[in-house]
Amino acid sequence: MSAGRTPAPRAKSPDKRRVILDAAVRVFARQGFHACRVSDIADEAGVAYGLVYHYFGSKDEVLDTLFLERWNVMLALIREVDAEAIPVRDKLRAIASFIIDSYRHDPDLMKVIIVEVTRAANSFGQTHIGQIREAYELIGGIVTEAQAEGVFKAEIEPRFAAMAFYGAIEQLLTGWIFGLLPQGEEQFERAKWLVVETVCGGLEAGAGEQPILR
Amino acid sequence: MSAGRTPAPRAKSPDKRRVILDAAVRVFARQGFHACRVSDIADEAGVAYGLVYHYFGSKDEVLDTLFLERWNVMLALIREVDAEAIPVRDKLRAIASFIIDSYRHDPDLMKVIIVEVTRAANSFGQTHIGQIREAYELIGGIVTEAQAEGVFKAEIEPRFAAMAFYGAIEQLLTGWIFGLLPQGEEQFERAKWLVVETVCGGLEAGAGEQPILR
DNA sequence: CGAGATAGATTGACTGGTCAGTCAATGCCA
DNA sequence: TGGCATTGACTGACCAGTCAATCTATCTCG
Repeated sequence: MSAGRTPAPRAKSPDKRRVILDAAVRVFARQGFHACRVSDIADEAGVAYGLVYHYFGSKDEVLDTLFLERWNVMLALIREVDAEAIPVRDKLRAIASFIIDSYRHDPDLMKVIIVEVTRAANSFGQTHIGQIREAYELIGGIVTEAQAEGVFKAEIEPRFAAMAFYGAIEQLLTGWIFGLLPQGEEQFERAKWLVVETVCGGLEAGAGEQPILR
Repeated sequence: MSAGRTPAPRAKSPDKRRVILDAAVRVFARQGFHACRVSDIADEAGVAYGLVYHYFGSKDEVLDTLFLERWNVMLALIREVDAEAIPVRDKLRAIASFIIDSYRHDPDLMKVIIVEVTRAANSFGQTHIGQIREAYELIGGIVTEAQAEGVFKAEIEPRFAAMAFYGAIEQLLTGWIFGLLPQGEEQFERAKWLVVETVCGGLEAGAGEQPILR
């Protein structure tokens, strides 16, 4: 629960707390939270075992910190996007882009967040259920709005649509994480396009191509 | 137990093995695989600790068995559906229905399969990657086929579409598992419809309503 | 029919190893 | 010199898996 100590600009070596967090990402991604030992994190970070406990109250707290750090950035992004006066498609594209870019930028961190938190119904998922729900609700809100404007079909429950949208994205990341889908700059861009296109326009070939632009 | 004498009392005992597996589903769903003890399974099943090891080589093997039992049924269903000469939408609907009905029939088992295997990139997911991939590939095949027939847009990579489709379904189950979405007969039926409608037809309101019957 | 034999089913105490978390000692900078 | 940073050996708890003993249902054969 520590509000996080203010990182005093100790002239010394780089912020050890940060070093530990970054090392933890690598270790958690490589071995999984349960399968790794706190000593693995310390070794990876090049610090003594005890230092991990100087900065964090427990092994759990390390993961909690990693998750919240990133998830809050995403929530802020979604809120920001939501507030803009742009077409729904663009909003959803922005969200999909953010998540996919997050993976592109730091696949290990996203792997950890998804595998150990977002989908861990019995451990951290339960702990952070509030934050997770928040994201779904924000997306659901975007869908609701689009329905009110007549851009999206009214008969689809927004919460369900939000889950389907988010689930599709997470599953793409999962495909990359599991090595089931090819990765690469081009693939990531295609994926952004695909997920928005599929969810918004559907897989079916229109009788005529979409007259609706954007 | 029920009847004392059974028609063909094979040297095998009543189904203690089954009793253990069913108990394990409940325990894994309630506490999670890592957080539960083998003794919890034995207690839940009402048998001695050692009996679990009489029927299974390890704690892992219990989960492996549960996963494979169910996953193979699903793979068989998908193959069967794939072989039928029906519209793609019906094929996808059949698959979505099967998965959702599986959850409706035994939510604990589906929770365990999804949370502990299908999404566990560092443990069981890796072990069963072959089986998991098989499902995605079969679905991808259905998409490819539909594209060849001109029913689905050709520009969407089938494997990506398959992941998005499957991911959407799994996320709905996740929503139920986490208690984020309302459950109930009606909800399950709506979900089946929604996921197929969304993925096939998209969220956008068509210029004209779907000529394709649902 | 029944004593003894056989084999699988069942029991639960016990062991060996693992690890998260503690803490007293030491290092380092202002 | 005071105080935070850092170290790493140590401990207490926990638990998967083992195993020798016991139980139970058949089967064998006199």
